[in-house]
Amino acid sequence: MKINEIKNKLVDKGLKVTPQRISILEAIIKLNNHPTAENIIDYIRKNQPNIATATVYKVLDALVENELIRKVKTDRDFMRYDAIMENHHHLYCSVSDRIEDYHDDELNDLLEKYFESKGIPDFKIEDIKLQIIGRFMKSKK
Amino acid sequence: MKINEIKNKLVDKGLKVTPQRISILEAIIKLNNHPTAENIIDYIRKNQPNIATATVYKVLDALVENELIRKVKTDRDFMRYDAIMENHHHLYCSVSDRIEDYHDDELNDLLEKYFESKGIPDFKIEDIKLQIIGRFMKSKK
DNA sequence: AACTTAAAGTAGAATAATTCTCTTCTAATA
DNA sequence: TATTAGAAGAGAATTATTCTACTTTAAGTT
Repeated sequence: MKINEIKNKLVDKGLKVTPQRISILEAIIKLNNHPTAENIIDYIRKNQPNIATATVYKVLDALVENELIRKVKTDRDFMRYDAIMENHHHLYCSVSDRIEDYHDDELNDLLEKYFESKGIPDFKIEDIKLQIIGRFMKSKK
Repeated sequence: MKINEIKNKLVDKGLKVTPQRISILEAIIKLNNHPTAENIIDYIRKNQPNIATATVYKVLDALVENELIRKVKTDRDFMRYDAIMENHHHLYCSVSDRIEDYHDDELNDLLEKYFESKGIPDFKIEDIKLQIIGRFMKSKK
């Protein structure tokens, strides 16, 4: 993703464009295994050694707030982030921290039709995500 | 759930039966909105004011390890626990911390058949959970 | 029923992810 | 280029959870 695309994302949301915000968004896109704040900080400090920890956390909050990134639900005690906003699901490794994206439009249709006809009493569905837990048969390339 | 049922769960897993473990399992079952460790500690201390924080955390780990409870995946920074081990999904409120169980065997069948025929390359599925995000139309009774 | 001991519980300190406070800086607009 | 609201920075504070170094206890054995 080009720097200009990232800038446009920020401008479109009415956010000020700062070098820190660009680096952070870039880092989440590059670090494609749903990075933690720490992963992001380590990655950025290679080129920008002076970025403050608090800045990263504040920017992450702002990006989540403005729907440029998402928090990933896990059962671990640190947050992970995802720069892919289009509808997709996650494959969780049952023996490691690895999380991969799973895109499947056919599945999305199936679920949409299922709940459209069935519904859930007293609940208005806004989004459905699958957590698919299991084992990866190949290590990450 | 009777105390004896809880005791049996512990015995079946080869865990020593202690008052602390019984109280903690009881609390998770009673506090049915997927309690945090803090919720559990507060609840238990009403009757057992001296239980140590570390005990609760250690027992929770032991119970998860022995598959008597499960961690619930969230995008918040504290852990939540679930005493229901049978296959079910979760309704997450998009504006509060409320999480409710969603049982649906028809859905489970649908998903099972879908993935049985389709599969996911290089991934062995062990479990599938839906995170259904949305709004509750009624407050909790 | 008492003896033994590995496992469990306790208190409080330690850790680590995240947040807060308050000051300085800067992006965006006039 | 001057203005200023919003952003970044540094480091302290907070808070959920874990660790350490004990003491106690459950449950099998005598």
